[in-house]
Amino acid sequence: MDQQNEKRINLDDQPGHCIRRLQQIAVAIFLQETQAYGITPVQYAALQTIANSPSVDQRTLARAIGLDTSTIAGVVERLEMRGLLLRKPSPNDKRARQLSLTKTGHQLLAQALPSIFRAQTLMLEPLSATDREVFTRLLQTLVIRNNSLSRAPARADD
Amino acid sequence: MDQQNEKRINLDDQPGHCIRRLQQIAVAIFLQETQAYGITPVQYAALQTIANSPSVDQRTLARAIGLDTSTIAGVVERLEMRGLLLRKPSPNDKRARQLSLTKTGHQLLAQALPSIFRAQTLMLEPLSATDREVFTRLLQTLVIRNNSLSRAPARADD
DNA sequence: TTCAAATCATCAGTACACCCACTAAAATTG
DNA sequence: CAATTTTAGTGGGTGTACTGATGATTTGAA
Repeated sequence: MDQQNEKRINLDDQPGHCIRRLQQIAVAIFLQETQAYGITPVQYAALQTIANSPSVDQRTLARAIGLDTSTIAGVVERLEMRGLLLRKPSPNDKRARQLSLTKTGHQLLAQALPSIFRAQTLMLEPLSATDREVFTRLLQTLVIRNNSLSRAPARADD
Repeated sequence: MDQQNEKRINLDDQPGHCIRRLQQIAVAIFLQETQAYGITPVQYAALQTIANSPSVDQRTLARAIGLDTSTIAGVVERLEMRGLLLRKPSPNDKRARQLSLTKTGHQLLAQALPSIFRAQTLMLEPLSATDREVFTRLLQTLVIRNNSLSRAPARADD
């Protein structure tokens, strides 16, 4: 009765829905390419960030990859349990923990990198070379300009 | 010692990382705009799909929005508990449950739609009108062409 | 300098999002 | 038409990702 009052809206035309789908696809490709190493996209982001700036604390790490501190706690805990990173108390600040990669962590990151780069390439494969550049540029613009609207805005190592 | 062997890789240059960040942002904007209605992007996708094709079963719904059947179970359960949808046994197939929106469900969807459309607009706001169209087109291309690589590929109402 | 505010981290609660294993029912095949 | 296979749904386990509350420490301002 009220059925025909509703316009038939196609989800595939809504950017929000497409972004969610693309994220699912990106994760699937990442996991497929890196399955030999058993890491997730977020775990990789954490490992890479710690490799870039050893002795970071969890809060700074969280901000660098755009996560809140509750989420990073779990990520770090799993990586620590696997022996990929160390969490030692900061000498300056008794609240903070300094994060650094173990030898195993460094090795795993180095070994996984080619697969990770291959995953990045695969995600954009359906586009032409020009379109890949355009898409990447627009994607970065959206992330940077919308960053403050995120619930856990990313921040530089402040 | 092996520190300098590692190139300092910037996550922000990797599409996978940017896609994850954009998804976080898209969710944040959606929740912010629709907070009066208390629905999530996935819940909206479910409600809209059921409105479009009443009496769908859970599996078809899951495929339509690109989710696993385990995931849709939780989504549907929460919507049912809130009285937004009905789950009644199919007369043809004793395994399946037919989903349909309640009156409240129809009303909530109708009321929330303006906020949802506003959220979609806000996500792309940083781009020029031309860039918005380009981005949307490339986004759809990536989702469609990569669909099979997804762990829960979307399918038409087959 | 003491006391309030900000900061680092954790925990409980909610919601996706997947996999695998399982039950029950339906469809297919020999 | 009986045996196999496929399909619909659930439940357990893992991993993001958020909010809001709490505890411990540090910092800053009266």
